[in-house]
Amino acid sequence: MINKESVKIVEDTSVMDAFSIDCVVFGFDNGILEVLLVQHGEGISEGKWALPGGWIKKTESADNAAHRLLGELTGLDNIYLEQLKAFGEPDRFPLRRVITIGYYALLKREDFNVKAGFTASDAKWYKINDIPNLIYDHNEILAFSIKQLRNRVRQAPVGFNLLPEKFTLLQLMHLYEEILGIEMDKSNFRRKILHMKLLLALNEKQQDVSHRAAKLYKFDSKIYEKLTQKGFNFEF
Amino acid sequence: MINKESVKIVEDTSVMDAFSIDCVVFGFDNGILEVLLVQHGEGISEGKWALPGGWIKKTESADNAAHRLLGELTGLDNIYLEQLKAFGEPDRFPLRRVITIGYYALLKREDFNVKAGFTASDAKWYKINDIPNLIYDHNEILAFSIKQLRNRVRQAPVGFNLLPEKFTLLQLMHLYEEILGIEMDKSNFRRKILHMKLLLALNEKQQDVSHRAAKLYKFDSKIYEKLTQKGFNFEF
DNA sequence: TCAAAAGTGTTATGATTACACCCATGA
DNA sequence: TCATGGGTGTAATCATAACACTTTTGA
Repeated sequence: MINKESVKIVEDTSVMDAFSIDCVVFGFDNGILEVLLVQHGEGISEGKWALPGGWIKKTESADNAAHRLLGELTGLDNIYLEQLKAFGEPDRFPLRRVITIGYYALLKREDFNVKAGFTASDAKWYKINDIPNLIYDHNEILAFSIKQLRNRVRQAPVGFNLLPEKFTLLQLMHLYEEILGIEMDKSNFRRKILHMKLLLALNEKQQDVSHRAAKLYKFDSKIYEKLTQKGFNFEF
Repeated sequence: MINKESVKIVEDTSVMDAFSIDCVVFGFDNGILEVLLVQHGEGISEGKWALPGGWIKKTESADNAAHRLLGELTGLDNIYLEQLKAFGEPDRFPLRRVITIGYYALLKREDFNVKAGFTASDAKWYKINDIPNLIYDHNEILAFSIKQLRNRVRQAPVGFNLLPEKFTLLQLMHLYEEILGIEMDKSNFRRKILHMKLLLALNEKQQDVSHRAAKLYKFDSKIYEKLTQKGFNFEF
């Protein structure tokens, strides 16, 4: 009883509806860690807030799908992205069985402000401690992503993806404080981070600040490569 | 052109063929870290070695599917299991698009030897450094699982799942040495692990060893709970 | 001259490393 | 008695935490 038509339907359905991507996009602005949420415009969850996401195309990998979807949302194409895991509760999606692959992304707010804005008209940044009720299991995915970010940030210098190219040591410290939810000692942080020799000191200072201008640093990925080879960690 | 029949096919196909589970099962025997592989008995990859796995049923979560599949293979129902991530390259599976969710499991070899054996007739333990070519992307999944295990073992006491209930400090140290691929100092390991107060010293000693019998310890999960609350780590 | 952040220095404490050494036991 | 692993002790070094303090700069 299977004709060509039904076989075609089989393929489309299994590809288009069965796997989805959901993405937790982190940004860091004014010392605050935020997440980019979108408002659902159609269907049963109209008006509710959700993680940005979409369907995986038949010919693309999950990673590529996540990059594509984020590109469509933000206009950026070199976003730092890592898979969290698959979320596969049978009833997580009300209409049918959909397994979603969660990702988290780290982006520089300055880049986002330049590139997006008009494309992402239904998107809004929410403070990490001020997240509304999200559709489906998106609150769970978000909670998992924060746990994961806290872990990763202490093992590898992924946090740099949230900062501008050039940053001060105090900005970096505030980033760690905000992500990990702890307070740090300026002097000790300085000694520790400089001792790692992961930062490139620039011959530049902050401009237009109403206090003593701080030296600017830059994250040197070549130095990082060398350090990851022989293993290191970022405990604070 | 869609009749009932084709809709039914749609559902079955999307559920039964689209998501799979693959599991890296670790065991620790005689100081050697091993992985349980199975031989494919049918289809195009007959005779080749593979990670144990299978399909997710429509009504079960991914985690449950992994537990069920491992139960069928080993006869054990309380195996320590963690999801690795989803593997979603479009061409990873030759016949059609299948996204697999990778898991890793840690089990006590003594339990396995008692319970399995006859059910797992096509299964074989392979040393970590002696893995054959596996089907599809299973070598990649395996490599990822080892990376993940090395990470996890330094953050949480998951390694205990590979040891017998009662173990000596040296056995525990050898487990870490084998997983992390490093050499450790007996005396320093002792001080460090005992200082964590994670182990319960038993009033028992090894039996039937041809050297001075060592004190046996046991991992106390109640103490672990307390420690995870306030955060700790296992760096060596 | 004051606030605000940049940046330096100091000291006590504890962890880590690299050892040397003695102990108990079965073969 | 010897090999094998069990178990203790120690001294040098290094990292960390908690401070106090000085510097620079715009408002």
